[in-house]
Amino acid sequence: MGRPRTPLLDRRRIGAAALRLADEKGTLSIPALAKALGVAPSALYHHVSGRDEIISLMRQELALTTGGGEDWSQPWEQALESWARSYLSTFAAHPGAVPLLATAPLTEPFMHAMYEKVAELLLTAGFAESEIMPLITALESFILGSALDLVAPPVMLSDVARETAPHLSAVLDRTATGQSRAAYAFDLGLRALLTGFRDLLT
Amino acid sequence: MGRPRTPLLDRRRIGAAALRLADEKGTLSIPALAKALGVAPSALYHHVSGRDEIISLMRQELALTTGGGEDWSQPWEQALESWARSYLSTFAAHPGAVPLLATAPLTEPFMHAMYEKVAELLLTAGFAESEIMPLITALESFILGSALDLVAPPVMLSDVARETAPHLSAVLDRTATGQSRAAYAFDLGLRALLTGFRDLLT
DNA sequence: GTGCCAAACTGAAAGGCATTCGGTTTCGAG
DNA sequence: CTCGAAACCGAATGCCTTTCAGTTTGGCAC
Repeated sequence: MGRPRTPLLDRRRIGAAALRLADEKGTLSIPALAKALGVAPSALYHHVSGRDEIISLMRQELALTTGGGEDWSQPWEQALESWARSYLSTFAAHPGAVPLLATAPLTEPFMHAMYEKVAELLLTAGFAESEIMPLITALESFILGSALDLVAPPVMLSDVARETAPHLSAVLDRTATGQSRAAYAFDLGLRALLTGFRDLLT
Repeated sequence: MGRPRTPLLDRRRIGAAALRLADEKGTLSIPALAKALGVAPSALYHHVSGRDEIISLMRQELALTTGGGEDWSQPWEQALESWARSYLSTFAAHPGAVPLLATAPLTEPFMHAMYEKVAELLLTAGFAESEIMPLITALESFILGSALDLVAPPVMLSDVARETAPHLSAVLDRTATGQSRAAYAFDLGLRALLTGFRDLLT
């Protein structure tokens, strides 16, 4: 008992373990996290102020482990598209954690570098300064909503509803199920958004 | 004590009170909900199976109190746009409840009537059957993400970050603050999405 | 009208969670 | 070497969700 000879915890380890845990179990609790780290629950409070800060650390971990492989020298449409795709992939790689991460979105300082890159990209592309943040926000909202959709249970139509909703039935019969359903919706929406953005330049 | 002469609770009242409570306080707890209904916490379990079902009732209440005022005879672009706007308004009218409602999206049976209308609209407009659900899903993801953005704290740039992110700084200075910021982003994104959808028809 | 089961609520209690606090050992600066 | 601060543990607090036994009442069968 007492202080260990070498520290068992630091913020980085806490964030990584929390992300792993939430990803696997779908929820995050301090006792479970402490057990995963081989530590008493109260020990965590020497490194973070509370549960919310742990969730923030999860976002930082996400940004650290998956960010940065972008090629910003491409034409703006391709750069923006691949940014959006890798952004979604980051969420998709941690399905159980998405509900946790999505409800208190990404206003943290370490997002600044990413925003800076995108802002520069869109400025160079010729968009008006006043509409660049709205563009980024709109795209980010779409990505976040798609991430939630990705981890949501599929739409199921009961047999009785089938009779009162003929058009919906027909349409659902032509719709892919499982993971590709959400992925195709993201594809279609992303292309549509980019088409709409391009229109703003003319 | 004992059974009251006239029932104090039913599912409708529970959903309405839960929505009002979550909207005002930003969180939902069974004791608080029971107190608002003038009842002991355990009484709720005679009408619902647990907390999750209460949240489902909140969604039903939302659909009941705000749905249905759409004019589906307009041209498809206007009909779709006004559907999307009223969908977002529904969330915006209950900001405190959005995080609760958004994380387990709207796969419930009572959404079928709405989907049916939109599916019919897009079929008539000439979209391929196989891309109609993806279109609806993409639009819905954008709406849901925008609703979350609407209730999120605004992006704040610290003074130190200002020096390392010149483009972002410039862009943020030209961006509205407060509620209009999210609303304008939604406007821009919605128009862009519709432009992209229109492109699919040609 | 009477009997009786099911429905609607209360109160208490179990079990879990986030957080705080006092105690113990160890590190490291001076 | 001293001593304050750091890193952990264990216990305790107060909240939450959910369950269960107990009490009264409504309504249906007869």
